[in-house]
Amino acid sequence: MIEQKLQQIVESAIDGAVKDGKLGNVTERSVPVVIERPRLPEHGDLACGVAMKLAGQAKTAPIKIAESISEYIKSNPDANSDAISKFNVAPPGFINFQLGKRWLANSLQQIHERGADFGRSDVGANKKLLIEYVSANPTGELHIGHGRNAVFGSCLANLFKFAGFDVKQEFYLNDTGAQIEQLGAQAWALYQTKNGKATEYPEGGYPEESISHFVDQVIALHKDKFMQLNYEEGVEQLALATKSVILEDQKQLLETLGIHFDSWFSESTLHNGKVEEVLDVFAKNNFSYEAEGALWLKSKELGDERDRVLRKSAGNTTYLAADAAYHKDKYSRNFDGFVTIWGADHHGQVPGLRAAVKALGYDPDLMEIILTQIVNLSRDGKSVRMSKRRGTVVTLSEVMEEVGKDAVRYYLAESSPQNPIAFDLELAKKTSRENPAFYIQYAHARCCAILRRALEPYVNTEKQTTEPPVLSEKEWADFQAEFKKSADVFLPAFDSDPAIFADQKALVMALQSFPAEVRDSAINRQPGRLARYAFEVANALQKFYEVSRVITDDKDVTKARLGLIMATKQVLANVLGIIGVSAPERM
RNA sequence: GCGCCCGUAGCUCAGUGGAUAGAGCAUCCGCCUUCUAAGCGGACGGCCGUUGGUUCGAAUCCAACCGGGCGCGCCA
Repeated sequence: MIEQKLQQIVESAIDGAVKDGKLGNVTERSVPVVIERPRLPEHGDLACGVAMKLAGQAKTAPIKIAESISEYIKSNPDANSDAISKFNVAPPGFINFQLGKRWLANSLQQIHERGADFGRSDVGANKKLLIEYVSANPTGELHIGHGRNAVFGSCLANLFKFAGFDVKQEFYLNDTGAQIEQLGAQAWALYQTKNGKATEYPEGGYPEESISHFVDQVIALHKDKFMQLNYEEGVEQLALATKSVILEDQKQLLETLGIHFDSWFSESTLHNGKVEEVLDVFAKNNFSYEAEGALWLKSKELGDERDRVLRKSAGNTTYLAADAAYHKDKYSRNFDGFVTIWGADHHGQVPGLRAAVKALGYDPDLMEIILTQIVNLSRDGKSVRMSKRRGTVVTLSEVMEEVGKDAVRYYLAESSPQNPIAFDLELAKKTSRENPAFYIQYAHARCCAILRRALEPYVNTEKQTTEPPVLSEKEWADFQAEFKKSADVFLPAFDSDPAIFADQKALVMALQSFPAEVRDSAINRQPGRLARYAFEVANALQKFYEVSRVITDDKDVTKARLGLIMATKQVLANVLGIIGVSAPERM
């Protein structure tokens, strides 16, 4: 918000200078004005490098341009010393600004006004988006890689909602086909063995230990009622029963992670004609052909590196054919865009699917596929590959049990999807600054503690007395009514000592940039930015806390700073809400 | 061999064309009579994989190469 205001001031200064012919050959504001935060404090709170960008066109030295622009900024009443306490031109042509208290106070007022909605953006323009993610096979437990996909998708969905998109979340269920038959055959063998009829476990497919406990659940539910079935029926029934137990297990785990899908799309519903339907469309559009006994998609014509099989010579259709049918369904559902999140090991399928969508006559650019890289688990720096319980891969539920939902969400949300994650189990459990997830929550709890201290009766354990609140309910209510009228009441929050003011300013600057962070994160599909942003806010609060007492003898200062603490608490709660990490009142 | 992703401090990572490349951890040194020290401050630490190019300016864009991961099925 502050950046925007400053941007407008610089823009109108440039326009003024251009109009008066002060910028040489420049006849219009041809480059965007970008306000940035300099790294070095001596470069001011905010800076603008637009003069360098105009230099080429103006055929004038950047520093001269910056000076001309400065003259016009000076004459702008909005840029008074209350708002911008100081600004100067620095080589090679930067304009550096020092902020006063005015805009900071305005920002605090705005945060209070918008409350839980502070940071919400309308970049989404209410566009309808379908996000499909996790989409794991119902043939075993979710592992940590699914966890990453799940957390990323969930954060992205929360972020998109906050950024003004109309979002639906869907899980595509591969609940039919070869892998389900495999599951059925293996579960049938285990089922018989567990019911007293020793049966050899079929080779290949899923390791026994990965489905054994699910078969136990099937037995708990159905007892031995499938025992009299023949092989075909047994496999079929056990496949159904086992996959439903597994699906339920996955659903529950996802719920514990704070993930809730609007819809579960079952692949098996596509095999009653929908798949054949897309094959017809391909044929009609002349994008398929028969060869070597199989039916092929002419995907090479459509940008893929090779053609792909739709129906095998054995007669059954491929995964791609079903996926094409699934996407035909998606496109028929009147969305403005589709986001799909896959594990990076599936990236080979992307061109095939895009080609299929194109062959169906849809615009593949409405579909965005985001790939998530692998998660490398470690413990005190040593790599952890095998599950303690299952022996194969580390399951998501094990990690959840060990480190808890909040740490799992934070660490899986924090990095960019295209980077592999190094997830240290010991670090995630630590309750200290080393663990950012904890540190951010601690900052929120600290805000709550300060507010409690000021607004609730205080039990002094040493003197064994109960002291009345520092501020009465009425005083606090009056203050909240006051700041709706004028942001001036926040001005006493700021100290005149420049060193102390610097930390106060830094906190407000961090808070007020939340809407811009939300917008940028949404545009770039990077919810992880917000996780890091949350850390910045927490850090700024801690620094503020060290130098600025909130509860003092001066009521105006106390009220203003309590307002600042409330604003901080609100921003932390809002950003944690997007990441899906809880914001505790006390720790 | 081809395609995608990645290479930044000892470790984990930010940095989507701007000033002297930043955080956290680790190591070392300071700071509690006060709202949560579960904290804060300081020091140490870098040929941004390499080489070219684009331009006023490159960790950032382009090309080639080197190193690592993944994928290249009538599997899903």
